[in-house]
Amino acid sequence: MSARQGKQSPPRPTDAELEILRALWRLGPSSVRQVHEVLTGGAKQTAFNTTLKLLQIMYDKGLVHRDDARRPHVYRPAIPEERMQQRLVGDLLERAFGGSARKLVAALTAQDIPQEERDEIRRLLDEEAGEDTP
Amino acid sequence: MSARQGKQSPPRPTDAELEILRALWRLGPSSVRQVHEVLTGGAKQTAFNTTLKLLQIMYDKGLVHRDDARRPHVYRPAIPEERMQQRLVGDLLERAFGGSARKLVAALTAQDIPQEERDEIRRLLDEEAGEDTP
DNA sequence: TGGTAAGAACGAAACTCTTCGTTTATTATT
DNA sequence: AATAATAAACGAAGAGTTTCGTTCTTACCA
Repeated sequence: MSARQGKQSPPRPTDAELEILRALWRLGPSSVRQVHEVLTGGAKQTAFNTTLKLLQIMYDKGLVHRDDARRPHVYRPAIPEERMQQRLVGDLLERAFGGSARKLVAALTAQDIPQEERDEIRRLLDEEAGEDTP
Repeated sequence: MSARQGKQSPPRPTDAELEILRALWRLGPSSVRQVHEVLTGGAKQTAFNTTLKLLQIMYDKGLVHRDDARRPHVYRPAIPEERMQQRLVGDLLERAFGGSARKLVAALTAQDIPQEERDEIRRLLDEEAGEDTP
């Protein structure tokens, strides 16, 4: 039997778990095999059982939901991608930047980001600012 | 004897390690005791030996440097705060956002950030954009 | 319906992380 | 110099992560 997963706030996913979540967000509800195929499509080279075990652990943690009525069990993310991304950013914001969003953006702009995307981001922030002051 | 630490690129610090690094960036070169005092000043309640062990491991990993000529050994961060922050953001950018800085900013603006800081960030980006096109 | 193939569960190995007790070494004090 | 105090090293326990081989279950089909 598996441990409980009654948490309404699943924990931060590990690196391997996040990779699986990303596959699930992209694919939608999927079997272990489908997820595994996608993962091994990249550089990863792991056994089917590894993906299965990870998903079982993630289920225990509440990171994914599972439909075990269907025969190849169908897994799906417990929370949408955007919400998890917000959680991860908020987490890093506290852990590494002491809550300073300004410093985080400074660290972000130091990355190699195409000019077009930089413009998009500026536009995005300007629009958001405009909404607040009608 | 300790393991090698000949890496010119230390690995991503764990949560506990990052907390220690933050103390070191703030304090500058410090003894284990100084770091420990700062850590236990907060909610953390750990033994001196725990901090010592962490720092020894971080030394092995190349996350900190050490002056063991001085008697209470003096530790200091191996790389400056800003550079580590850039690394961590770049890492999250890839792992959670597939490299999309736009989505990362979207996730960031969903956080609870004071209006004043939002303005600062917008200004910061606008200035940066101005520099690129003189 | 009995055999086979696919999937799920189990268990464990190897590793990392965090913790701290115990032991050894070094410095300071009488 | 002897003793006390402080620091460093050692080692190990307990939890968590990632890996996969082995076994059990279920569905399919000839």
